[in-house]
Amino acid sequence: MTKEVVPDIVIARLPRYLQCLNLMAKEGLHTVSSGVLAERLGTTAAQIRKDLSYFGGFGKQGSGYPIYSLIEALQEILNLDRIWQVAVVGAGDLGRALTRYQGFPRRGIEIKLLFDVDPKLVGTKVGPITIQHVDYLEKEIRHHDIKIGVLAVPAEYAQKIADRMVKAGIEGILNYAPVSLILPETVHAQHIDPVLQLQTMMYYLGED
Amino acid sequence: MTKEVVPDIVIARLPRYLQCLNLMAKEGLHTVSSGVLAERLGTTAAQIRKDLSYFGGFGKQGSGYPIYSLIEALQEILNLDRIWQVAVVGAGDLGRALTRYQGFPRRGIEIKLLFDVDPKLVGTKVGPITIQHVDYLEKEIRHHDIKIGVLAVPAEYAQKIADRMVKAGIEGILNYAPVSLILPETVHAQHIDPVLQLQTMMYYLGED
DNA sequence: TAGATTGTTAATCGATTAACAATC
DNA sequence: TAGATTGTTAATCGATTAACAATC
Repeated sequence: MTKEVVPDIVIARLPRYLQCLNLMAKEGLHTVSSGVLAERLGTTAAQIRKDLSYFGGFGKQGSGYPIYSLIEALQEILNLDRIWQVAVVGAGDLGRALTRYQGFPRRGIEIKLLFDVDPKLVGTKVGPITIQHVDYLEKEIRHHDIKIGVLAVPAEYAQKIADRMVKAGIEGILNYAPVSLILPETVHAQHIDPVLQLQTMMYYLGED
Repeated sequence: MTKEVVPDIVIARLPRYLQCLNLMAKEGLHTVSSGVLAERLGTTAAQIRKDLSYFGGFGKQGSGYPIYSLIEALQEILNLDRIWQVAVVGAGDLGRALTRYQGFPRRGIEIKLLFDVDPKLVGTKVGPITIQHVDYLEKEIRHHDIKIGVLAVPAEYAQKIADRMVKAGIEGILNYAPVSLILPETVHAQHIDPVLQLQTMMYYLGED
């Protein structure tokens, strides 16, 4: 029983499919074909059918995919059928904006811990969360058994904090700091850097 | 004279090379081999050499790449040898955090305009920028000849604002709203959605 | 039934990797 | 010179697309 491996790039597309399907459900649709879904997502019907087929046959010939049950299937595949708790390190503008971001609780993500080094910030609240000193990072992450960390610290501290997160049991890191982290292969990392994305665009906007 | 097309994915990697090279320059290094650079970036030497070779031969056999001149070359390739002005729409937590973000001016990105619909916000300042009413979006973008827009509005308004940006002459959009935008092929878009990135991770973290 | 659309296979396309002659 | 490392070509690998039988 050799389980076929699903390419990373396929996994990365599933949340987008899910997002679009949720929107369509909200619009009152019940069924969608791969062609219509593809158009809304700016991709191709063949790709959507191929991607979904890694996990099973969710559609019906002639009519397409039932939106509700496909949403449920994708949520289960992505392990979204539960609440994930997250620890944020860095309570500057960005860390605070993330902690307040409504899109997280709405989609099953709960920011449970928020850390900073600045004694002026420690003890103050961001929404319902009290900022704790970063010295307690390991203890608190272990105590709450948190698996996902968000790095919102300056570049020069990012690697150190990431190392500490990993030692504390973190298995996934969302990195907002403008540096490439060196991490064990067992840890899953995602990098968000608006500057890198803008610089990519600037290449194409050059002909002015 | 058929100019070879450089794959998008190569372009997307160049800013990361540049970021790493800048860090190395700061550390006092003068020269770096593709192998060392690859290790720092978590990629392979062959890929770095191949990527750079699309644009010319920047290295020297035996010693590697001179860091300074490679930085300069990459900056020129990516059109970073000038200041890019940007308009941000949406002055909520996120829009304000982006407007204050130090990483932008440091790397040649100047947030010039900031818009919102909320009359309580219009007229107030975020750093040196005064929030303007979104009604003036077209007029101001045209007046300053701005080519890059950042979307930091709720999902339901994102497509409409994007359409207005495009009509006003915007050619690149950095989209923080959790929706897939439908845009003309001439417009370059980048999507930042932390929820989608976290959901991708959750697939791999599932075995708990 | 006839039309539509899936799931899947095979063909194509493109990107990554390996290997090595050239050369600093 | 000998060792190191580039730039490039060819081989490999993987992902996308096209096509179509199956079937709702």
